[in-house]
Amino acid sequence: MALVTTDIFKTNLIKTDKGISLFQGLNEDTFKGVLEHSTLHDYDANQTIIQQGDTPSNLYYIIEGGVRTFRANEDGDEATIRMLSNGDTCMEAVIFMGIPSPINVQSISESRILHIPANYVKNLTLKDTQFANNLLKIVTHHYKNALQQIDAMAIKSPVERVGYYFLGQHLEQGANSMDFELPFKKAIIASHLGMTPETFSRSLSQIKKMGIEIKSNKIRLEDAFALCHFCDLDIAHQCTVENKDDCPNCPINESNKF
Amino acid sequence: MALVTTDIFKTNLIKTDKGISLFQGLNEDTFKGVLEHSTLHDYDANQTIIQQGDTPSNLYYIIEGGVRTFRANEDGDEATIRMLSNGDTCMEAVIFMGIPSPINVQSISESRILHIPANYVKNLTLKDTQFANNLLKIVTHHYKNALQQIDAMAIKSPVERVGYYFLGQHLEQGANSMDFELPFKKAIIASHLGMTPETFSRSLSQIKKMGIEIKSNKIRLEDAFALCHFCDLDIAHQCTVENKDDCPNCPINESNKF
DNA sequence: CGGTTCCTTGACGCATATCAATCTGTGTGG
DNA sequence: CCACACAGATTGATATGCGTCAAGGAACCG
Repeated sequence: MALVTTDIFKTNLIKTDKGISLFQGLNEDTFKGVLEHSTLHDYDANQTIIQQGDTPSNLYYIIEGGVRTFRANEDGDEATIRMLSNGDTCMEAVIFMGIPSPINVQSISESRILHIPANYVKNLTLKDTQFANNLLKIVTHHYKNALQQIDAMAIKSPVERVGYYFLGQHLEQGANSMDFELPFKKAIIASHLGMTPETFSRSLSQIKKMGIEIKSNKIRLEDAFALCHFCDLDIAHQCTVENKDDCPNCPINESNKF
Repeated sequence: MALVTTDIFKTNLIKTDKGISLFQGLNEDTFKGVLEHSTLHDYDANQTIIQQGDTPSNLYYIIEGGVRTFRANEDGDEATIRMLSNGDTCMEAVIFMGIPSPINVQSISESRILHIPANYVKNLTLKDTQFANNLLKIVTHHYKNALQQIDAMAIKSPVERVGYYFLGQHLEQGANSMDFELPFKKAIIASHLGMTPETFSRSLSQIKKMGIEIKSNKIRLEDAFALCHFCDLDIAHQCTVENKDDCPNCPINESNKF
């Protein structure tokens, strides 16, 4: 546990949960109030932070490190829901469910995490509409991702799921670069995509044949539209590739309709 | 389209979205304001209300009828996300995503639906913390269901998914009755559970061997704990069976640990 | 009745999980 | 600097569970 100051956020506040910040638009005093009631904790890799069934007593803000949320059954099978890194938050939704945590939270690398007490968050939500609206945006964002995960597992093949994930990473890491990296271990990504590491690996071999170079966790596209075959309306909307109109597969490009 | 009065809600306000109401705790004037800005619409069965890619312009409140939300791909494959009936709402989350709708909404029977303009909802959320908190509760509730759906498809067998769904329905329709009904057509439930109607049907044959009678859409349990084998921590928490402590499988019953 | 929609049952093939072996990279200690 | 250990990733062989396709039955409604 360590002293919490606003300094910690000097860098992190810029990139928070893919553009959506818990603290966005809050006045200075409110923000300081949050920090004063929070505590900082360090975790080793592979530590359990929250177990299914635990009472959710904090909202977690990842200052630095890697964390995943997942569900497990008695047999030890696991379904990875989210993988988080710097600036992401978790348990924001669970706090408002009013039930024991339906998910596990586990560090996947050394991590420094801010614990914000759940009660403080709930009270603030009742007093501060800006904060309530920030939470609403974050939760709906997670919900959207959950919907995509559901439809991926229900109606997409493993190769399509991997391609879709790649496309998302590609856009997130800079749509105009031909290179991006896998930010997590392959086995964890595989679990997130609802397949075994073996199937993930075999899907990679397929993808390689489609103009995509894969060396360890480094991916290089041989041409700008190599992944566009995996695009859908959701992701097309967030696509920021410069010459988007030339895309042969873009679902929002009129010329590709029907 | 028809005149909207508070009369419509005299009955419905009691049962709204499984205990969580959009209008809960709102003062009379706010509630009336919502209704004054809303319009009432009637739909036949199998009409499209919203398509993937549409701009979400309303929040929908099901006065009467049945509706489903689902995602589809170009090939016509579908993943059913939610099935709604009287008192349920949809698009509450999508409105706050700030993107084209990631889901389709379709009536599955004749329905009367209240359209509440998205802009009005968004403005109200910024002015009224009670309303914002109601929305937050509803969205987190949907998110929880989405998480369960993900883990069901990732780590449960078809039979387990059906059993889990049955258990949920059993509790929802009165935990102390031995009888309950399937509130939707089997093909739709199958899609919601990520399987084909054929597999759903074969799963039913399995379930019948486990002390559960199935006649058309009527289910009868031969003993009170027949479905407990499918229980988990999530659902155990909402279990209201009288002699719960006697349950041989209850995961929150200490004697069953390990 | 006859027609339609929904559900069930059967036969079959394929895709993905499983199990097992090998390979690759990385860090550690001699 | 090499040898070794270990984790992660890949590859291969096999089996099986679910989807697919096709036919038959059941319930509902005119």
